[in-house]
Amino acid sequence: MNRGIALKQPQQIPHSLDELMQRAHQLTGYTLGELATNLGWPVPKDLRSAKGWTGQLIEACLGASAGSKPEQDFPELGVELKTIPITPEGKPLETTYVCIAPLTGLNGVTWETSNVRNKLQRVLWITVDGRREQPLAERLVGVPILWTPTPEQEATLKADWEEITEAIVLGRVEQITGRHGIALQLRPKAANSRVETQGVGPDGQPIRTLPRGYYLKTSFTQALLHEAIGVRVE
DNA sequence: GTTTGATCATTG
DNA sequence: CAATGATCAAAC
Repeated sequence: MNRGIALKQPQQIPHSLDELMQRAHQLTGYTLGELATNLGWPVPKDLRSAKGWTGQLIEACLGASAGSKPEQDFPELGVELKTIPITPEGKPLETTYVCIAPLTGLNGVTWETSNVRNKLQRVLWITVDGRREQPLAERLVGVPILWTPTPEQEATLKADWEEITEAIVLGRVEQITGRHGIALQLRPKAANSRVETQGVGPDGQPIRTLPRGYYLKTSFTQALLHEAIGVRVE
């Protein structure tokens, strides 16, 4: 796979959705090794100690504002960027992290004003071959998919979010497991299981508890990818 | 410690 | 063998 010079050096922030999508399409068919080399990045042996590497590489290729804090990757375009590891058949290999879950200060927050909805309003999915048996440098970038939840999908997300949020507000955060929710789930999001943050206990009292994050289940991601257009790595 | 980027790896 | 709970690294 060598189609000459195409994407060199970190990109500037795209000024329009068209420009962003054009760049995204230009990545299709390149290997992660080629993209990394073009940027002068080393390729790690595997992702065990570099779990966010692919996402950061794609960010740099598309000109996302790196390391930014709470909002979307392209605030001016209203677009959140997500790389999604899949098999050549289009099956997601991992759940998708959405954002941290607020455990306090939830009074007055609704689905409409939630971080989850804000992040998922418009997502640019970059499919990447994520098979572990495939050497990292040889993994192919696939087609980009710009997605906005259908009314049905949003209703599912909203229902999951409301169920989880209500449990958090009522002090049942430690009883919520990854099994809750159809599309959205709540799971640990921390350096390790000893990390603690502030939460609310059963009697409304402050407690120390494991930080959690919202994740999209693979079944939901797979459905949305296939609805958008039959996904393939190449 | 928190939030970004996620994948790892044990368990059912 | 998928899914849940655990974990890794960087920026701040």
